[in-house]
Amino acid sequence: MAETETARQSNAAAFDSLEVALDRGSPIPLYYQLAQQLESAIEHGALAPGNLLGNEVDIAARLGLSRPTVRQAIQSLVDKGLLVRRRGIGTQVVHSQVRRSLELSSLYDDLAAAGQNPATRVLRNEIESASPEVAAALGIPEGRDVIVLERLRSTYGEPVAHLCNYLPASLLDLDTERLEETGLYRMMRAAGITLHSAHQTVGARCATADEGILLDEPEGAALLTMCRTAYDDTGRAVEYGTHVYRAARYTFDFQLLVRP
Amino acid sequence: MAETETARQSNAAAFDSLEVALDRGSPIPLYYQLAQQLESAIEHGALAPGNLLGNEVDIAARLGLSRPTVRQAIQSLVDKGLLVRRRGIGTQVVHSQVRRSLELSSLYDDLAAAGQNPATRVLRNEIESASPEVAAALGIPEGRDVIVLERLRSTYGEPVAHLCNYLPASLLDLDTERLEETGLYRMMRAAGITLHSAHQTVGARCATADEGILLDEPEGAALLTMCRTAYDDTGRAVEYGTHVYRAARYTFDFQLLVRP
DNA sequence: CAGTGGTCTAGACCACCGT
DNA sequence: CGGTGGTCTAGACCACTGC
Repeated sequence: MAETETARQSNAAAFDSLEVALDRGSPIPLYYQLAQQLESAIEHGALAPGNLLGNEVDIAARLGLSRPTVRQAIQSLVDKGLLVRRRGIGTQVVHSQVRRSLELSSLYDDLAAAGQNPATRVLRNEIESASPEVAAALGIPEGRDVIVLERLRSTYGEPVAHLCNYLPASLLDLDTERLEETGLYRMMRAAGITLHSAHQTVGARCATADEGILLDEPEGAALLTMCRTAYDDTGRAVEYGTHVYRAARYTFDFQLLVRP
Repeated sequence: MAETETARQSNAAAFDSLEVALDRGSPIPLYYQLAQQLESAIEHGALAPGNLLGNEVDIAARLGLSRPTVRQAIQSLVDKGLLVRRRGIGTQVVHSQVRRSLELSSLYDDLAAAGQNPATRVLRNEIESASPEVAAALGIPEGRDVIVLERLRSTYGEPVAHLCNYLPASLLDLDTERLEETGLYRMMRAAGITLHSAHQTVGARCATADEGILLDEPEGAALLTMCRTAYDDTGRAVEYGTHVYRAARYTFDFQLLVRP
């Protein structure tokens, strides 16, 4: 009995002793401030896996917030997979392993994944008429001008991937120099293009002779391929790309959350 | 001016003429009923891409709901990528292409993707001591009993993938016959295990001689590999698997949503 | 300026869980 | 049974957009 008491106390204390500082003058929404502080508490271990959070009504009262606001904060962490709610039980911090790279595989993966020492060489940056394949992927008329971008990405001086991308020429100007320093998506974002969604297909095949030379692999080596179309806020296709990765130096790594 | 009027009308009419039937007696939440009917209206084309939804206050009034309830319904569709909200503008249906297989790549992919005519042959279904690799992946002590499952999945009589899975032996019993008829995840779900998240790594490599025989590919052919650990509600690892796919017959296909 | 979504409040009742 | 999250209401003010 005493043990149960202690256990429960340690659970409750975990959150009770947590100091949450809300700034009502800040333009940052209250629910977001709370969510951020909870998240960092979980990351720093102040809230340990399995800990109960205490009921929402109490939290709201303690912080001087309404219950819906507290719920909104908690819900955002549930959506991220950090918390689990159970009816009649309470809200718990999810156990250990799950929360490493919890972000869903993002469009910036290429950059982040190679983020140790990435370098890009632009092999080609021209305007061309859209081929049938490209026109279909981008949903534009055949023959329309598109930017054709061909890049070789390396880390530590060793080639990792060959990237070939197509963008409607009307969208933006691509400066080759800046492209070698930053990623394509960063430049698109800077140009006011807000990405909304993308469709990807990942497969494998053997290297052709040319690819072998470019990527420093023997002909017939296994390569990882990725084909992607990215869409705008409004649903317009804004980018189509076919990427080829050296299997020995690259893998796709991602986290899946099961929708309840 | 008249044209503007017509355009606005056609946008507004799209939703206004939509019949939404809410059943307050149903155990299904009102926001969920509304979300479902909006979603099917979008799928059936009753709500066309780019259509404005009309403001939330009006919708709430027309349906006899409160605004937060309507917001909850709309928000769930925004999260799915079907709708886009813009401050000061309104809520729009996302343009065309984006909404085909909008569900995020799920754990049931193997089954669904091969869902045309899938067959499974169980090559092995035994209990074994966990190897260091398996123990580390599942977060259990080395030597603990685990179920080792080896399966060959085919479609139309042709092999597609070789699946090797490990599960803590304490979790459930796996009947070989049922495994040949249904998927592993379905059986786990039926046993009361609720999946929460998973971590996957996708790569490529060349086939070994043994794999070539099993999968009916020449030695050295490109294969797609996938390595996955799946976690419980509580964060316990409940499954670890290494899968090998014939590159010519399988690709990973998924949709990404960019978090705002 | 008027209209939109974004945020927030202070209540309420219900369904589910453990005891 | 009491406690929990799940849902719902009827307001309110603000920030941003377009005119």
